[in-house]
Amino acid sequence: MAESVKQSGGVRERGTRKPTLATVAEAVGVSRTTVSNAYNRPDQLTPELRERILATARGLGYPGPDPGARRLRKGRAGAVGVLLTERLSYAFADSAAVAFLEGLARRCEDAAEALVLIPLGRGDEAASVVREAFVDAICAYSLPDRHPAVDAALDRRLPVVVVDGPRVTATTFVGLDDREGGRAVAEHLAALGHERLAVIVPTLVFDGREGRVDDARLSAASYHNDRERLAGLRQGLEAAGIPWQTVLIEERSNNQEAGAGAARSLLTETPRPTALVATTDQLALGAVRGARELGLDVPADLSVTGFDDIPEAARAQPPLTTVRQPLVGKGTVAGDRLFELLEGSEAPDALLPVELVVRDSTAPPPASPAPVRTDVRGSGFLA
Amino acid sequence: MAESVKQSGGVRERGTRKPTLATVAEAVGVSRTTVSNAYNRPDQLTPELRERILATARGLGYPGPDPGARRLRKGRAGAVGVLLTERLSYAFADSAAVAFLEGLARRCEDAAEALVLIPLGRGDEAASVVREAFVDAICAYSLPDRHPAVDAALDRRLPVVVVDGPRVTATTFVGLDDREGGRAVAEHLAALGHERLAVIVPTLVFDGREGRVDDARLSAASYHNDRERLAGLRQGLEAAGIPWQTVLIEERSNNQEAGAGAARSLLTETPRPTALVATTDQLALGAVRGARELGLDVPADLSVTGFDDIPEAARAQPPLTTVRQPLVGKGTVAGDRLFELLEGSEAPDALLPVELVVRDSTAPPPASPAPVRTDVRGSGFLA
DNA sequence: TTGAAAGCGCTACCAG
DNA sequence: CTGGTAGCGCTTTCAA
Repeated sequence: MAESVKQSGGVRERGTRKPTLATVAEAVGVSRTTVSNAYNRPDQLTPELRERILATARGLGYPGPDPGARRLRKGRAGAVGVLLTERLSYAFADSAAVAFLEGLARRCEDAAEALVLIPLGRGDEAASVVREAFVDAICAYSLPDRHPAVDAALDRRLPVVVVDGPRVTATTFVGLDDREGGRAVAEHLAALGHERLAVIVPTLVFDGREGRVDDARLSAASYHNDRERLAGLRQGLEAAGIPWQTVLIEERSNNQEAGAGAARSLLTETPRPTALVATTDQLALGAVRGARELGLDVPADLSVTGFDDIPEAARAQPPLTTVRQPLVGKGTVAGDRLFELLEGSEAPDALLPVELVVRDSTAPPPASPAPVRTDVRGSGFLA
Repeated sequence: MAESVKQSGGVRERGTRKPTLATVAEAVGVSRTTVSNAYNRPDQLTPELRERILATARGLGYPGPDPGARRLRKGRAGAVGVLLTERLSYAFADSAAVAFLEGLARRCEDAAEALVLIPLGRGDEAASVVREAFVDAICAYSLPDRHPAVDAALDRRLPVVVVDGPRVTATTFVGLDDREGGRAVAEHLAALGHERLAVIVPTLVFDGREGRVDDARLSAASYHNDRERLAGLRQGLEAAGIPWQTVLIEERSNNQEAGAGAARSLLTETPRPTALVATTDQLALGAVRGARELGLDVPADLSVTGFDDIPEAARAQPPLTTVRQPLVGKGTVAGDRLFELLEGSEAPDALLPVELVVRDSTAPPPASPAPVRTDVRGSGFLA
């Protein structure tokens, strides 16, 4: 082993082509098949011959069968692809996506398949990169409706598992009972006595707009699970006698700073909401900070709820009331489905359960609303 | 697009083989070359012909050139592989690894190359999976010395970038000035007046042993950066007149619970250490909790330091004094080197700077040591 | 502008 | 146990 390491750092012998199975076969004086067998079916030849072949191969600097060629021949890539957000790198900054990957990776290890992270460029690129990815199946994670990458995968006749969205026929769907989650939040807040609520949602439509959301925009939302969460929320609220029209909705990028900004905007409305429902924990965590900047105490002056139960939610101050979803579990189930599809067995859709986790960020509304500090802007946010 | 989606969900026409370039060529009545050109070199044929070819292909359900075949022909995989820990899924539970991946992913997107996560089984498997991975280059992240996967990659003559360790000739190294980091911690603590220190290190050798570490074990440590951090610490301590022999070292798995256990063990020694140096933030965060369980206040009764500056370090209570390393930056630099290697240009080693970040987990040692509660065990840890 | 020929490097099959 | 043959599906000369 040590020699080959040194070798590979050295100069490749001038003029010599990269050795292949044929090179080795010729050197040993056997056929290509036999050399192939030496690597892949040791029981098909005598140990001596095998050893002789392997030794010659080593001497020639033959690195073993070329994976590309073998895979072409076998018709299997030995890898599954995963489609994340537009910018692959964003996914790693998102706890929920990372947890999902952890689960998916677990199944890939079990199956000894590699996991290919496919970077999705914007627009047409997105489809072409999927067309060129060397994978046996595709897992699409939380993509907006009508994303061309999903169609591209389907065009290639690859088995596709869609997680969270979009819902597309001819794919296996793995998602959550988002609607139930929304409903649970509504019931919890209504039971505490809240009547004036506001909602913070992540980017609904990719047109760069942020701010207040009306019904039209809501129904044009690109993400399946956003629509579901909101629909559940509305159902629950209306069941409790709180008209949906009284609920303000603010749309922001899905990060904490944006969540804080949304809170600042919503909390200066009159009458001020007594509860902020964020449909992601990131936004909720930011909202708590935003409220604090305005001098409001959570939960005494304001209740805040999240969605997802990312690890940070439990550790936050105060610990966040949120809707737990099986983050890692979603990944393992997606992996299960992927490999079922690959084996040709049934891969039914999976709707994973959610659960309201009541922590300390929610409480009954204050008897009389606290005043809001007006001397703060977002500046000190990261301190 | 819509039709093809429906199609692919339907039954594949019985007996019909999967269409290839040749199928389409025959149907249109042109050569395979021309069909290939229709996809890859639109300028090589008339728009009309191209459109006719593409239309026929669509009609036949031809999904475009097969990536596997194209790649074999071109000799490029269009992907770089990354080797993480034994269990791929563990990596996603480790903030430092995730941040590294974020950086690496960023460069892969820029280059429009896929990122292949290669699951490393134990033992021989580790090498074989590397031998079979279809990638153009390999990035090995924080692997122990003499890991067979690195040799396997080198045997395949793939360009290799090693991050953190092991240091192997014929590879490009991207790492940190770990030694300087260790030294900085030592100086900081010595300057505060600490004299009795203990150290908590992650798994040094994979033999399942935990607990007190002697010099022999220390020098047998498998990870390059652990050795460096400790060497720097020793240097700094000795320069401050604190003999290395007085320093207790405890080895544990790299997670918070284990860190708490290490702290419980170390803090019941007599004389009790006034400062705990952990060589990872995970261990340090756990150590703080462990100390607290014993009724000790950090930093009043005990100082604790970490290493890495993962995001949680700043958010912890108290915020952790630690050595910051450019987590994401390490990933982008590794990516830069990888693509430089792929282009055949120079890819020099990179030693990234570290920086001591003093927060609130360190303070001068207490005038008189507080008593330790003896009625607690690790049970309530996760509460 | 188009096409025929020649592989990329490998493994499945079947005969010996 | 060994070897010849026949591709996997594509792209790249080079000639027409």
